[in-house]
Amino acid sequence: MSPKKPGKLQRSFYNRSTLEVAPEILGKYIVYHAPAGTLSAKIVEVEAYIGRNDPACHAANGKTERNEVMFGLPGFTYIYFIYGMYYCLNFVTEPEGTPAALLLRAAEPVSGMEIMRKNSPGKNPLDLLNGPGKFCRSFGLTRNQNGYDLTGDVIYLEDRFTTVANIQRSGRIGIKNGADRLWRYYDGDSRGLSIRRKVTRKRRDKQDA
DNA sequence: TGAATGATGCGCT
DNA sequence: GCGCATCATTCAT
Repeated sequence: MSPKKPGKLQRSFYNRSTLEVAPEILGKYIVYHAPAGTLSAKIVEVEAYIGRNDPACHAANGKTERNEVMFGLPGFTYIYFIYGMYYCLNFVTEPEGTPAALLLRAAEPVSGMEIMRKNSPGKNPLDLLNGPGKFCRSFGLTRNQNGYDLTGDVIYLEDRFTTVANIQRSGRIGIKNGADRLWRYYDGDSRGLSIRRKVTRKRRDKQDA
């Protein structure tokens, strides 16, 4: 029963090892039926945060009111508030009782760009979703959408059989402990990633789009 | 082109 | 109080 029909990802997709889900979530589409209309985007960058042995994971020191959704069933949203002004969206993975999630760091806009621009004035299309804080701002996601069931009808992921040919890994961004783990996965061919340029060498690739 | 920093509020020791 | 899974702006080179 190979589910070769495009459609919403079911709980079984999320109910696996986080590092197994991470490369597969690239190229999937996130759909959000917001009050103002429907937004969608293609996922191009995620990071894994896994359990008690990961010092960078919010669940490393046990369950709290903030992180409790990570301890629950897979396939739910985990949205937290950071730096006094930004929200970050995660997808909960692994079986109930195992706290783990994938942080959505960047995506490419597909539809609903008018709404995104209203939420993030003055941004070019590729600058709307190229960062975890920017993604939530442009999508209009806040703590109000924390703990949503991704198998429901408001926020979900879709498989449209997009192939990601150039999957890359690196250390995670913006953390101190555990930065050596190569748990950031991204589409090396995307122009919508969260970090601009990292090459400290000379720019040889002068040509641009 | 890259490093440093200010904004701004919540969670946890 | 301090640190934080960020971002935009300012400053240095």
